[in-house]
Amino acid sequence: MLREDVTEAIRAAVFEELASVGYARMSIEGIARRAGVGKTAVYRRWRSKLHLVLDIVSALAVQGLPAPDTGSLEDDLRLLYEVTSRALRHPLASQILPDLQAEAARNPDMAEAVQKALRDGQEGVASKILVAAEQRGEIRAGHDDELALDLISGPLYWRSVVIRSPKLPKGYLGALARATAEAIKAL
Amino acid sequence: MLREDVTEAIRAAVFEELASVGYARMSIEGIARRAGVGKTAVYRRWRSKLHLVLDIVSALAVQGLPAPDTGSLEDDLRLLYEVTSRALRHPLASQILPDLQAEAARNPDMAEAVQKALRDGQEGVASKILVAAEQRGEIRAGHDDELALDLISGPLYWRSVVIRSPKLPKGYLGALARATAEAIKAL
DNA sequence: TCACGACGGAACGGTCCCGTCCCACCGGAC
DNA sequence: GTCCGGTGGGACGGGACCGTTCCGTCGTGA
Repeated sequence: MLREDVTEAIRAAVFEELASVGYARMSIEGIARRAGVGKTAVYRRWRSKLHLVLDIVSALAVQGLPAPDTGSLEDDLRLLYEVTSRALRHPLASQILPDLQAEAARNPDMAEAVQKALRDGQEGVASKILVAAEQRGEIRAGHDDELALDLISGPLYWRSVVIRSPKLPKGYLGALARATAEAIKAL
Repeated sequence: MLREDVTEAIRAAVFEELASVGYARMSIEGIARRAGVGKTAVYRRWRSKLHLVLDIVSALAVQGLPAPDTGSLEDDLRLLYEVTSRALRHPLASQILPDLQAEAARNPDMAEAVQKALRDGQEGVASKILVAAEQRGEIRAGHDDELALDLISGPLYWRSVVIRSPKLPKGYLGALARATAEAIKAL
């Protein structure tokens, strides 16, 4: 019964509001205003701001990304970094991510949704890359998998989101992939 | 003329408010309430919430931490990680950090203050460790220093703040230091 | 002893948002 | 052609803060 175009307009407005003012400052009124929609239309679909955002974040998690499989750990990492780096360059992502993360530090439901989204995205791909390298015998089995995941995901996130470096120097991703592959092989 | 104990009570209240509700939701009224102080006392010292928080964050940046100097890159990193890890275990830090970071994504002044605090803290120590290792000939000169800094700081931040792992398995920091040292030597 | 200034507290008008309710409208199903 | 339900819009009482202003109190330095 609910009109799908209205629903979609609301979803889009949430993304924009999230990016421009953040979760805490975001209001239902503001979302409806930006979507060109009555508050009623929003409340008819979601009970609260939290439900609304949780629903959207959870929807993001569903998209299972294909893992690269070049036959070499370093090249797999390189490809992963290029995809991730391009995603993080979007202002939408780099504004929203730390915001959701800050909210997750306070709200267990939000934390669960964000972690699930991470696991299905970045961490999932990284994990597949690791398993492939292990089967290939390129890295040792039995090491701390979580540590390896941290080594893979940490540096680029730190650089892009924490340090907030506007753009990466040429050759950065390649050098990062090489260094990370070395680190994991040394585990 | 302003009473120092009142000023200190306000500063402490800001930390607590920041940790419990976050920057965006934090209000001057709430701070004054928690500090057991009139709003007047706050406005007499700072013009706005932003000035207040910027002042406090900037004050944090001043504390120059001593860099470890064991004569080995891996051991230096290990010590750095132990200090950092202990700091991040404090709920205060791990709640406030992502929050300030999210705010920094929207406010250039906040971004500058946070980056300065980082540079004077974590990044500063890491940088000194790198220079020492370079002089020792343990790592090559002329590589991308910023990449090395990302390799050092990224993984532990990712694990502690993003993944929000409650506690690290035994031996994690040691293995991380070893792997990171390998990665940097491979640059 | 006295004056000054910072203090906590309370109130001000104003703004924004909450969640609910009611309205007139309109498009699709029957 | 007539309903019916979602729609945008607007109004609602209530609540939280804003930043300012005014109190009466209290400590301190002259």
